[in-house]
Amino acid sequence: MSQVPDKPTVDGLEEKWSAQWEAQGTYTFDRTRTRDEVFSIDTPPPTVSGSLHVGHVFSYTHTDTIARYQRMSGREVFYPMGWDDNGLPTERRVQNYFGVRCDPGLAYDPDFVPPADGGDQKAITARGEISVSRRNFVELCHVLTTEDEKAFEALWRQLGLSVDWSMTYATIDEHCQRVAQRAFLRNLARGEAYQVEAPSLWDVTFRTAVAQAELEDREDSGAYHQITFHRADGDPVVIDTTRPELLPACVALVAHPDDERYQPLFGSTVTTPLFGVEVPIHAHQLADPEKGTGIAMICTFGDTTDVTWWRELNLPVRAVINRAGRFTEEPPSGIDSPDGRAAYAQLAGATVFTAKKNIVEMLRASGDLIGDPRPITHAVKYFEKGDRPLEIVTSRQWYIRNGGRDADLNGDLIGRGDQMSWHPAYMQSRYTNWIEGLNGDWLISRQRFFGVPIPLWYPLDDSGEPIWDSPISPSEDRLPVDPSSDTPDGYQESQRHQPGGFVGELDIMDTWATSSLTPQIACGWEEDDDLFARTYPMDLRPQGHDIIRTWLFSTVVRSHLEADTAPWSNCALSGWILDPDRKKMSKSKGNVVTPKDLLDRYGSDAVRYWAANGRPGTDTAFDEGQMKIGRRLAIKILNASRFVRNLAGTEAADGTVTDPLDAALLDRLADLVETATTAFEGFDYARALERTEAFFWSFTDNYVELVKGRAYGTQGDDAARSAHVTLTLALDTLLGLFAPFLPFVTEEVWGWTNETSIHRSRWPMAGPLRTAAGQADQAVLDVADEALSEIRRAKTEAKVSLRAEVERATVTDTQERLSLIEAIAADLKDAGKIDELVLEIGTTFDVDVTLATGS
RNA sequence: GGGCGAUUGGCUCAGUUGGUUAGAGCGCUGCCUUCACACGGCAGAGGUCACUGGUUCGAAUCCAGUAUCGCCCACCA
Repeated sequence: MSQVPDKPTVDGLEEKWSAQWEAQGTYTFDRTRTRDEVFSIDTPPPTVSGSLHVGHVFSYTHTDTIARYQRMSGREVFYPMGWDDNGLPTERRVQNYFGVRCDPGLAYDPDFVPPADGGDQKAITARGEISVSRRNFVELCHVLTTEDEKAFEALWRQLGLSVDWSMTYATIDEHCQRVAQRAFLRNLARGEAYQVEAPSLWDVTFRTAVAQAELEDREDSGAYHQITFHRADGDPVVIDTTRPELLPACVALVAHPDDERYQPLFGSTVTTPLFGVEVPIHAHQLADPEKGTGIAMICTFGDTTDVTWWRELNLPVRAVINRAGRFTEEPPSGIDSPDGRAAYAQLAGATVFTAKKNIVEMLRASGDLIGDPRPITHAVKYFEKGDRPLEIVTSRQWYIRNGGRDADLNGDLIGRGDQMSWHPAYMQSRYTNWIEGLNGDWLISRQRFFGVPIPLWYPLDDSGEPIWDSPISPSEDRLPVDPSSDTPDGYQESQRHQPGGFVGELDIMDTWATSSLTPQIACGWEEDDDLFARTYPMDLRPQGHDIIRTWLFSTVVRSHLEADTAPWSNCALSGWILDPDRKKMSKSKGNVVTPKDLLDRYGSDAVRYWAANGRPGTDTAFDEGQMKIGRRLAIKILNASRFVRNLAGTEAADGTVTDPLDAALLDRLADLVETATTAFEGFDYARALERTEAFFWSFTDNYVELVKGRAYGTQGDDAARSAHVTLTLALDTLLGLFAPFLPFVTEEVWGWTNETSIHRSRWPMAGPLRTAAGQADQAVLDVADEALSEIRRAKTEAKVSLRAEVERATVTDTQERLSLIEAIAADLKDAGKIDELVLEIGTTFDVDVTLATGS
């Protein structure tokens, strides 16, 4: 406890109190509390391969206000923090920074030393890339991300997040890998994870399969090419395509069954131009008579519709594009003629771009291209992190069932949405819509090198071919394993790659396959049963609305499959930070302001104030003006508190309220407490702040001004005491209500008169305030405010100081309201410096002010 | 094309079961060196609540439609 300072300041409070909180363990989770006493939060782990930006500050502040409210409400808050260092962003960063490449075929080198020239691009270019094993690569990741994590933690501490910093995890650490692998093995054992060889969307840059949830459409320029196929009798059949280069992959033509133009052709065949391959003409309802010429060529594979046709019409595969996005060296089956093979030779090894150019030239020369290509722009599927259009490649991939191919599971998962409260509620429709629109299971295998390995091996038959259908699982106590360096039970390492031996699965899991398990990771699933029982299912998942289809949904899938429960009872979706010009703020646009700078400039409370003004789920403009206001509020709290504490002393709290104005204030304050509590229970922190702030300004501007004189003793000791009690109760209450938003300044003020933290104090309750207020009539506050305002206006219009003496003020009003004025007449006279206050019965409210001469 | 939001003074936004002259802050104007606060205070001007119809005694609020903007999804021959 410290003295009330003469000249309080908001500067330096962050350092002072974050150190204090750390030292006193203010936010340490007490794991002896029972589940119903705990409020557990599934914090989003920020990606550590970037830097934090104001959007993070925004949404993490929202969660922190909830956490602080819950803590003050008596719940023990389980509020861990994770770091996401799994996935492509980190992989690329580690590669570039250290000049290394992950080669899962290499054995772990325990003596490996991180390259000393990390970060020195010139030196790295000179020496060339070093290949390292997966485990060594992960270690390098930790080297690099540890520094970032420290910086992140420092920023979060400066912002005042009430996280228990003894509980952190990183998504590539051993614990997370173990959880991810264990969950996968359980999915496998229950038949929820399966592998299949099938066409799937493929990114040729990253050379990996990608999942539906990671797609995005981009507008691309393309061109329609009208191409002639030939019937046996020589008649042409003309198709339109934007991908003429896939002509050698053509396996059929297709038109709508009702399309009279093509009905005569169904069942017949045509030959492809250039390649002379005979292909059938089929009918299928997905063919659109309105598109192009109404008849399309089916290729393996140009788009997902091709895959559907291929599957449903039982067509052969003539794949031409390999995993690197180039045309295969050998022509696909069916191209047997010398001319066809010669034509294909023009494409072999080419990129899609070159192949398209070549084939157009050839078609033009053969006369099979009608007219010129007609340029269009159309939407093309991309991997959200990629920069080349996705291709479709046939490969063996692992999936987890997510309701994309199973109506019952689909319905169950939609139903899980009803078991959670959504904030705001309308966000649930995005969840439901996404599940309804799924068109396949969750593809979790990635042909990348950095990440959590799929924990399986495959036996090799006598000829050395993997027996894919009989994967070898490790026992759970061995996890995490890296099948490329660990040996399966029952085998010797020398049997790797040997006939009759084994081979390790090379694929890793999708990063969401790990982050979908954050509740299991944070709560200690299968590793700390005691903690798990006290924290899971969790109470709150806060996250951005843009990742409902990925993080939110996949987490529900895992909890549904593993625990037959929803992972949380609430999810709160935060909005975006927008530029002043209403565009989403992004780093690429170079308009991101660093959070550290803002925190240093305005103070953490001020930045939090700005953030907390953003309604749940609502996009909010980045507005430094709001931070200035937040700073002003913090300073006002400091000064008003100092004034009240000095005026009212500290021994007043147990006194009695006798004055009607005091009673009215406390009664209205009780209303505020109820409003703020209700708002917080509904996760509407912004409303709680808005109402509290409005009350506070009225409190300082009107109430404090009105009772100032009485508190100084102008109306006697008893009257003064009532004011002291009320001022103290009101201030303590307001500090409590502000504490979730402005943790630093409220703690500072609290510390003047308390030994323990305000953040472990009890959230204000309406009951005691009502008791103290007794029989209160809030209307006296209103008439007092109005009358005081009129007197101020008179002085302002007369261009005199508000301290100017008033010789006589005549208040005209109804009898009823005049009796209220009568009750607070002495306070009004004090506050307005009124010598004589006259009350006159009338019909409308009016105040006539006669200023004292000479003032 | 489907779904979900949004549209309130120059700017950023409140407005929770429909109820007297629509609120706040910023900005703007004026005043006050006020003994908690000049990193301040007091007051003022400023709005056909996107548009059109409907329900109602009464609509920013409910219903229908229109427009504009945003997000999600679908479409990709």
